[in-house]
Formats: sequence, C-alpha cells, structure tokens
Amino acid sequence: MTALDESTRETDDLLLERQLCFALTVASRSVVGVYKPVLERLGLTHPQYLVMLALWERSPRTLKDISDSLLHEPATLSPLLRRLEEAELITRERVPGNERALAVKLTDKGAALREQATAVPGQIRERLQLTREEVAELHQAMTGLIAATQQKPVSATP
Amino acid sequence: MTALDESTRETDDLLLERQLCFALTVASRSVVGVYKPVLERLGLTHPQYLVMLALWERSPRTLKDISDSLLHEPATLSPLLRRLEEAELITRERVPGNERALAVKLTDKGAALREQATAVPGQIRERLQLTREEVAELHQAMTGLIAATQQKPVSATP
DNA sequence: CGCTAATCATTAGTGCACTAACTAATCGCC
DNA sequence: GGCGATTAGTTAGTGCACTAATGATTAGCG
Repeated sequence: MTALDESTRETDDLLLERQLCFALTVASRSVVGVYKPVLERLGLTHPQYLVMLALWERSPRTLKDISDSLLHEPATLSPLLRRLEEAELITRERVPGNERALAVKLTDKGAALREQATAVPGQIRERLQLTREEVAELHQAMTGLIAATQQKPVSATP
Repeated sequence: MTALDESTRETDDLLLERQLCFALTVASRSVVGVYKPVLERLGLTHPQYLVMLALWERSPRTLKDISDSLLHEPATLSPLLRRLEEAELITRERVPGNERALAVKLTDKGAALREQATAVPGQIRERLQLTREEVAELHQAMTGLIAATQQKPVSATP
C-alpha cells in the first residue's frame, strides 16, 4: 500500500456519513423518538419505561441492582426514581437490615400500569414494520457491539 | 394461536433483556464512551466531534445546514456551537445577504485539528477489534433502522 | 409597495447521563 | 468492640437533546 492510498483511506474514514458512531446515535435517538408518543400515553419517558420494565420483572429491588441491570450510574437513576415516586408508580425506602441500600418497590398503580405496557412492543414493531426475527437480529448485533466496548483495551492486555 | 400463547408472548415481549431499544441505547452510550478518552485528547466531546466532521467536509456552512446533516434540532446545536467558538475552533457570524442565517466557519485552529482527528477512526476500530467490513455491516443495519423510523406511520398512510 | 406568512436562530425549561465530591452505613479484621 | 476500608446513595456541576415560545429577517403575493 502506498502512502497516497493510506492518506486517502484516512480521509474517507472521517466522512460523517460513514461513521458508525453517528449512525448509532441517530438510530438510538430516532427509535426513542418512535417510543415517545406511545409512552406519553403511559405518562413515561423512555428511560423511565426501562426502569419500569426492570421492576415489572422483580420488585422490590435495590437501586444498585437496578443500576447494574440498566448499565446506568446510580447518580443518573436517583432523580429519575424521585420523579417516578412523585408519579406514585414506586416507593423508595431503606432496606430493613441494611440502611445503606434503597429498596425500590412498585405501588399498586405502578404494577397496574404493566397492563397498558404489554401493548407497547407490538405497537413499536408495527410502527417500524419489523418482524420479531428482524428485531432479534438487530438486538444480537447490538449485544455483540456492547460486548466489544466492554472488553479491556488491547494495549492493556498482558 | 390460543389466548394463553398470546399472553405469554406479550409477557416475554416486556423482558428488559429482549428490548431492542434497550440494547440500542446501551450500545450508543457504550460506543460513545469508547470515544470519550480518545476525543478528550482533542478537547472535544462526541457531539462536538460530529459537528467538526461536518465542518471538515465543508466550511463555512449555516447552522440550518449542519442541523439537517446531523439530524439535530438547531436549539441543540446553538449552545454547542457557542462552546466550540469559545474553544476558538469555529467562528459564528451572520450570512451576508441573509441576516437570518448563521454562518459557521472553521478557524485555522479548527481546520488544523483535523490532522489529529484522522487517527481517531482507526483507534476506535482497534479498541473495538472490528474490521472495516464489520463496521460497514453495522452501519448498514443502523441506516436501515433509521429509515424505518422516518417513514410515515402506517395508520396515516392513505 | 406593503402586509402576511414562512424561515432561521436563540432562549427557557425539562429530563437524561456522566464525573467528582460527599455522607452514611456496613464489613473485616485485629 | 473499635477502627479503617469498602459500599450505597445523594448532590453539584457540565453538557446534550428535546419542545415551546420569542424575536428577527426574508419571501411572496395581492
């Protein structure tokens, strides 16, 4: 490979339309944008919806547990949970026997909201005109990419 | 299909670990997280990097033009461009002959930063252990997804 | 022309998302 | 049993990202 080839390649590498990170952030924002009108009917934002999904699977659970599941900093979730408490979808109290931990628990209202939420995934697939299989393929691609970001940097590997 | 099958399927559809939107937002944040230490050496955040990519392709261009390219609201870019101006990477002035439009232009310092940026895409691929081909495949998948989000809702189609 | 409608940018306000700094509680280990 | 280190949450501060409202300019049309 000549020096000219190399510099041309590096120039092309900087084209906005070729950046995976650009396509990825746009896709993320765009898909969340599709959820927005759907979730508005439930009175939820998209990050709040993900927290509710976690709690519908298991409640009560600690903030630490939720932050591990969602791969979010506790500091991000703190104000978010405060707003869910204000909406009376969850309660926040200390864990008996471990006063450090915060027990986050669905209220009856929060648990009941699940009924309405069951329709959401189907509505999104409909809106995006995607089959379950296509969704699963994209999901797998994203999971692989996430795994790639979380491995140690190659230079740090002994 | 029985009623039981349907309700089971809807229950599964709400599992956090199966949500494309979840995998997508995590992937987006994680990949941006990989860029962070690399871009810190250039003094840029990731959104600022994307704006600079746009300007390295063409400068000057208007805010409106940039917001169309990045699929961002002008209101999002306004404060971002102000910070890039404070860093002396761009200038902001009105377009002669159209006082509504804002001409955003690279400074010499901003144009020179491109030198250092040429190394970024390769460093990211290295860090993620992805080939150009794998990046292209993922990019294509994201582009398809973006297109799906931007088509009209099916119910609104006559 | 002159007026109305459309266009472009900015500001205000809400909600994430992160880091750093801080507080409080618990664990471990002598 | 007490003391240092660790763990769990919260708060403060910065920077996106969006909507809605505002202001300024331009285009278009009778």
